[in-house]
Amino acid sequence: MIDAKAVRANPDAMREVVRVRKVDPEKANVDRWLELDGARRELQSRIDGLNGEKKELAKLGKSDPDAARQKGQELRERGREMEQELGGIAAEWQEIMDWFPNWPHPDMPEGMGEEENVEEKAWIPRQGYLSADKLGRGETSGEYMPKRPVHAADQDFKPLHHAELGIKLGGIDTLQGGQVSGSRFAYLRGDVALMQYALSQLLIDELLARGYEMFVPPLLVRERALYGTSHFPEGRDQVYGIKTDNVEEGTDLFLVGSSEPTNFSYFMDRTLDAVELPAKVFAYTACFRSEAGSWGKDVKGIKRVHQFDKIEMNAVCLPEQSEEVYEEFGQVNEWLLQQLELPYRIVDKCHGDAGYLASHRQRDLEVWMSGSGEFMEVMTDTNATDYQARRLNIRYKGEEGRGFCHLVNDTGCAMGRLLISILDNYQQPGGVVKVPEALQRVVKKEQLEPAGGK
RNA sequence: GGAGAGGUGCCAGAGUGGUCGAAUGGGCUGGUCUCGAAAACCAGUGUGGCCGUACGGUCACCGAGGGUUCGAAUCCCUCCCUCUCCGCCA
Repeated sequence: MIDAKAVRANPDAMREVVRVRKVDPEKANVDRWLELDGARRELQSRIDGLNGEKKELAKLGKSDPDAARQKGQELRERGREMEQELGGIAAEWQEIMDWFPNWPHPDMPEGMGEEENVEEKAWIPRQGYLSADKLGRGETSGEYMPKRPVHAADQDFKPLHHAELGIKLGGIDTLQGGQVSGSRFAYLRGDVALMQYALSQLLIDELLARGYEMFVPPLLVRERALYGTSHFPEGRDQVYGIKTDNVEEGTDLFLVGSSEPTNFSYFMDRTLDAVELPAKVFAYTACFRSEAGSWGKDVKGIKRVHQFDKIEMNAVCLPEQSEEVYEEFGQVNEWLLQQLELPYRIVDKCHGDAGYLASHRQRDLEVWMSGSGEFMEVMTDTNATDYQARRLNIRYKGEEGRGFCHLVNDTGCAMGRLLISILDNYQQPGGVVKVPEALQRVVKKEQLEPAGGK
């Protein structure tokens, strides 16, 4: 949610943001909102005046109740009518506000879609960063990325899709997952499952060393939490709702698609002491997504599934800290990918592709799948400034003043997709997969081999 | 799931129909006193909306939402949450 005063002061700016962020102008209807806003304020001040009269009358009533009675009844009736009218106006006013996107960062690239995202960096194991002239819009860096699996000693073989590798290794079973839970569910087994454990340990150790606090949050949340981070209303179709016939009535619960809503909601309706900020936390949780609207897309393997594990990094900070935290999260992302020696690029998302309404600035980290020759998004770093904090009512108070906190979120490690990245980039002839050095300590193997022999 | 007790300001805690945005105590801030500190004393100390350049004014808020009433923190209804005992359970 943005500050109503700011829209009132500059409606043209909001019209422009709605346009470039490609928000449905019927939903984020600035003109209608301005009408409602005027009506709302006018009506509110009339109600305030009437309440003042009622107050005076109430004082009179204690000495002479009879005299106050008739006038009072009349005022009450008028007040009720006005309040009812206000209720309707305020509801629509809020409904439109809910679709106003956050103000974009002045440097957010202009553009209507992913082909206009701007490449910030690209990194290749043993080579380092690509020079700036090899970066650009869209997928400019792609042609400079490795054409064969980067960690294969012998490159003369036909690389396999991660789904096939997973089957050969006996480590990914989507068939039985489908039998048990339906399509887009999978079992991870044995060393592949162990590799996920190794991934989580690698990052958790790093985050703890950096002073982040670990959370184990609730995964079933009320609507407020998802509304608060702006996953509702816009992403409502991505979320599993739980029928709660067996529990308290009136408590519809939703499975989180990320621990971002539940982590940030820990701070809702609180005023935090400025000296304690930034508060940087992380959680390793399951995430649930309906993937409505992407039927038929990425159906092979575990790239797009209904349930996956993820370490999420979240920070609650002061307004002047959010850009710095946004950079720091990006550094953690790069640290992990470099530890794993995976080729990747970072893209600065443009207006038309900057994710949900809360985004003020957003970057994706995409691993280069050297086996299959494509980029795959594995992490998203987002500075939501005070947009979510307003909805969740997270404030700070310090000597400098008070206000709404800024919230920054980033994928620490999306387990499934990192596993895919590893399988793809570390594959060898015959379906053998080398274990990244950084994971060998936990996996206790140098390579994984197809089940049933070498 | 059964039975009971509660939710008031930063904290503790009063308030069961009017004069209550709310006693009192603690905390915090400023002042007096002191070489300094403590103690003591004095004053101040919530959030949000609207109006105003400002001093300020005004309205709302005592878990949430409805209702009764001229008037609600106080009465009624629904919901949420917390606590105690019993049951069940990883």
